[in-house]
Amino acid sequence: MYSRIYDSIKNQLQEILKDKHDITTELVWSKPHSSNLGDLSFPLFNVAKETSLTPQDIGKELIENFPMMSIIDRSELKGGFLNLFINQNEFAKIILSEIISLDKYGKSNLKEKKRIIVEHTSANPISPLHIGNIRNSILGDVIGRLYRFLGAKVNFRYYVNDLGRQIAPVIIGYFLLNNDGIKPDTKIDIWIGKIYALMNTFLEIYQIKSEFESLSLIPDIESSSYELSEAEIEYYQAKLDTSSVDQQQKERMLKQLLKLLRVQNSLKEKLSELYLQLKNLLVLNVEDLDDLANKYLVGYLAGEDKEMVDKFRKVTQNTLSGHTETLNLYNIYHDDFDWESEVSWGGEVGKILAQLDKKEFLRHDGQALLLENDKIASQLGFKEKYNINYEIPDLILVNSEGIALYPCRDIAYHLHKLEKFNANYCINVIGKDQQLAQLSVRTALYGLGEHEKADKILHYDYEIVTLVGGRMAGREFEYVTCDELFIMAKNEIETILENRDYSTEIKEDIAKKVSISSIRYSILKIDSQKIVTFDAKKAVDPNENTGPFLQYSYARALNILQKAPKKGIDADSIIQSVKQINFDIRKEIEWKMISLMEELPFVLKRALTQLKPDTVANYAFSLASVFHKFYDACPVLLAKDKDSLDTRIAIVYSFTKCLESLFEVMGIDTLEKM
RNA sequence: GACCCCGUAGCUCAGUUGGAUAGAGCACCAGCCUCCUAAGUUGGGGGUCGCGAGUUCGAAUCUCGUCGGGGUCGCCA
Repeated sequence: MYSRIYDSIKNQLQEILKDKHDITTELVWSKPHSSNLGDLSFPLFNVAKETSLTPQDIGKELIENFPMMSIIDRSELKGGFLNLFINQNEFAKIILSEIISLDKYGKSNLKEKKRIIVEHTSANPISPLHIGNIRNSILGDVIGRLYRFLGAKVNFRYYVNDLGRQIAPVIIGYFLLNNDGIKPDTKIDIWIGKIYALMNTFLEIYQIKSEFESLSLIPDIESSSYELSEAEIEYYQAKLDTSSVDQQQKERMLKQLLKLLRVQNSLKEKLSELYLQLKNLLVLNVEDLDDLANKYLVGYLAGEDKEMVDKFRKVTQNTLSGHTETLNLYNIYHDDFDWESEVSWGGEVGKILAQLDKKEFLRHDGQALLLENDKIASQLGFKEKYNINYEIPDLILVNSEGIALYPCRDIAYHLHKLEKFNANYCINVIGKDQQLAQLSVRTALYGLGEHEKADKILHYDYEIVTLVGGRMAGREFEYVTCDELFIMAKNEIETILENRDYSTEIKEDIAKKVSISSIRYSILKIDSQKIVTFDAKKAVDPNENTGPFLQYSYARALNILQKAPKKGIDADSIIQSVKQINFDIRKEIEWKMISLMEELPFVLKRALTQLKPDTVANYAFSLASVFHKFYDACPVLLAKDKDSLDTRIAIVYSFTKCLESLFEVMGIDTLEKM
């Protein structure tokens, strides 16, 4: 609960206590549950304890001494609490005048803007965005929007992870199809996502078969290297049983076989035509997919083979164009894209490793290099600073083949990321499972002597989104894409719109905006630390979602203001001269509206300092909910007299201003009608 | 074994520096459009806040322990 007015009352009371008793205990106030306990309430127990007086005595003293302000009607002592009853009309005048006079209520316009980088989405650039990715995007987007609304200059960055091992097979598959004249039959990123799922499965099948081959287990069954049959599985299973392979490996291989069979069959069913085309092309053109994929990746990593670079870029750029299209549909925009490959080509990684090694922060194990997190953190004050009192595990930076892994490039990237935008802070929206990797980026920067930079980096972590059946797996084509989700939501909304008397264009606009708000809100409202189990039916049901509820409250409010002239009411001039209004609050729900609207700026500030965008969503819901109740209980245009009419018009208009601010932060579109 | 997160109504979740009688939505039951858009609203039932201690005038909230679920912890990104 937040209130500037209540805070100032608190401060006055605090002054009295300081004068009389030299008290250090901080007074706190809260809004009582029931209106007959007043509008704000101070528990006096702690103060009583420090003065060794009773709460009653302290209360009496406070009542006797504080200057009666016009904002307070009366006071009451009850059960150790000092309860104050507010002059609600006075309060309304102050707050509503303020809301109405401001361009955007709750917005900060600082002259010297903080510069903030928000890195978000950074999805696998070989498959379309799915519901798991969009949680990242929406959280990142809203955090950035919050910063911007509260006066920061925000730079949205997308880090393109284009050096993953899983990418090379996709490139191979993409160009096999392309050269064979097979064209994409869907949106490009979805097309590439299909190739990814197929190629990855073909590769894994190839690999497990090679593994059996190396054990001299070769079934006498006609088959390709890229396909598994039931008969082969039976053969492998039987042979494994009698082989000398150790138990653990047996189990692993068997498990992998069964998984691959399941995935293969499911892909065969889902992507039947493409499955066959790609498999046949592989059989014809590629003898050893594993080897070829490695050659591709090595070629791209070096960055010198122009043709190879073009191939990788073509595919990943295509995917990204699909991502961008989807993100824009969801009201999400990036300013810059950073390529992991460019970090690699920059040659920074080698220097960083050398430097860390020189300072003896790397542990060698054969060719492998491990970052000694705990050593760095203990020696350089990192643990004290971040209050870590356990042993931080090492992180592997270079594998035993001497290949630098992802975290190396992440360290190099962060070394320059802040400079690229001259940022005060950098927020990385990255899943919770990356906790150690993200922590290691900062310890590594400490190890390099870049304390200041490390301290500017914040890992904003969030929990995964799971499907009802299990995790989402891009490799298995097991996901609901954001595009699909949007269509599903839109269809639901369109059935509601059927009996509305709007033009097709307007219906289309409403359906789009409501769908997006519905999805955005449903993700936003959940605490980032909670695992979301995604249920498509619920996600798409307008009755379950609050996005439409918010937009509807806005449309209703606007409708009142628009209808006013027809009833001979000049709403505009009432609003213009809000300071002249003789406020007359008659119902508790009117007071609730006003008291809740006062909290908005504080809700936003707190959401930012705590990085909890869900609190904005939940506040918006409370406000809209109170408005709907107000709407039913308090007819505005039929108000019985001028004072009541003016009061209610001011409330309705202020409410629209509140929602406009909240919508801007949440990335939800306003609608004039629904 | 170490560390991080979660556990509140049948389901999904709020619950703010510890405050008075723990709240919504969905689902279920019963109402409200001659009145600003019923994507709304009114009422009802439904709770051992995982469990156990501790601190406190006061604990869903803080501390410790414990149970259950998820995640991370040397060769994925």
